[in-house]
Amino acid sequence: MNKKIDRGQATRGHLVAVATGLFTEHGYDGTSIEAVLRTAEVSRGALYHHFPGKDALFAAVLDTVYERVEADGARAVEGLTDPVAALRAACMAWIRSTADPVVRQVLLIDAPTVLGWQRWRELDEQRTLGKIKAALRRDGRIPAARVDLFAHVLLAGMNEIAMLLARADDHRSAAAEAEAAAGDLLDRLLGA
Amino acid sequence: MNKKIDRGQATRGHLVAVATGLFTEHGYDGTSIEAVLRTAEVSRGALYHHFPGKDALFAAVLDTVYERVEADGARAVEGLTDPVAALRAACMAWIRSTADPVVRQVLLIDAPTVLGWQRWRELDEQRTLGKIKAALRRDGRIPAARVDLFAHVLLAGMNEIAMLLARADDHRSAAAEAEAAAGDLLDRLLGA
DNA sequence: GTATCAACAGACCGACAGTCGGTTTGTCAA
DNA sequence: TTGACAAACCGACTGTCGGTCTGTTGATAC
Repeated sequence: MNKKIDRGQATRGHLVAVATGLFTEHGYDGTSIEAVLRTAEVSRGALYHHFPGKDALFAAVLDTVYERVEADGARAVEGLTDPVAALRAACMAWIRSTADPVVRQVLLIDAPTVLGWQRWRELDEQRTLGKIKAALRRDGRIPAARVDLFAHVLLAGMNEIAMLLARADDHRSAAAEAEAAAGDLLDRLLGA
Repeated sequence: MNKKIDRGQATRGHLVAVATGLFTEHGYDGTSIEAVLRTAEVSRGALYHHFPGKDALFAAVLDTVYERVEADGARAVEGLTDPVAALRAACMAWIRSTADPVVRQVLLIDAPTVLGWQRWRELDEQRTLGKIKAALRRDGRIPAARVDLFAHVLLAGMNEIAMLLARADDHRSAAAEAEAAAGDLLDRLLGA
């Protein structure tokens, strides 16, 4: 049971890779299953053997994208002990990671739609929101009862900055401005 | 040319009303044109005579919803001269208006998807973002160069709070908490 | 009366996501 | 070696949906 499993995993991985490209270029709605099948040179049956539906394929793509972003974030935070310093570094890493068009299209634009706001935030809860809340709690400058709400607002604010940055004509200068603004925002929220 | 025009306007209005109900209950994707036609007892030809497509029908629905929300906001701001006081009042009105399921589904959930983030923010720009920016500029506590970005973040933050509130089990207490948090957020952003 | 045109009617079309009965192929026990 | 088994794969087919197209109707203008 090795050649079989390997082949299956290879097909699955190939589909995810191809779908990542198409989803990024044309968006979720603009990418037909047909197009994925043609590009990947895989049959309909094979795709539906590995994924129960189009949204499941998207979820698999999302997973790989999320993991990359998370890894970038983890690297940025490495060695930082102060919760606010870590939070700040993570925010900057997040803003920087939106330079990647995959992150913009898949993570920022399509994910909330395809998954629905609720599931989207649940995913964020597991991945990043939880860490933000922990940092805010450790820091203590936000009243405990308000940590949850402020964490959401902070996340939403960072996403908004990221979206604005993603639309900017001059990415370099916009990125600098975005990072400065994000820092300012954090300072103000935490009452520095 | 009066009976004819009246009849047309009546059909159009009826379609918007029916579509508003269905979009609210089942969302944009979950509402088929078929369903709208059946419920409204209007023919396909009639609908496509008044609207070039499904998204145009949605845009018409969105317009009426937006106008209601805007009217609520205008009423809340009435008589207030201090820009920050007006901003605060408008935020509270906005949070309160999400008690309406139409606002939640059509305005918060579906609109960004159907219109796309860009057009969605352009609409917001005309309707509310412009006013937020004006208020922040008049107040002056946010550096002029950063007003645009902060206005976006403020709007996104309020939307996030609204979404959280919309999902809450106990709406009454959650609303009180949400308004307190929104006030706190404003204070911190403006460095009060 | 008749020409005109907005309003409406509904058969029809192509695209698409998803299904289903079958076929191939690697694995493993006897 | 072989035969049972199951994972992997195949592709014709289906139902639904948004949108189009060729009319028909009835109020209005002349």
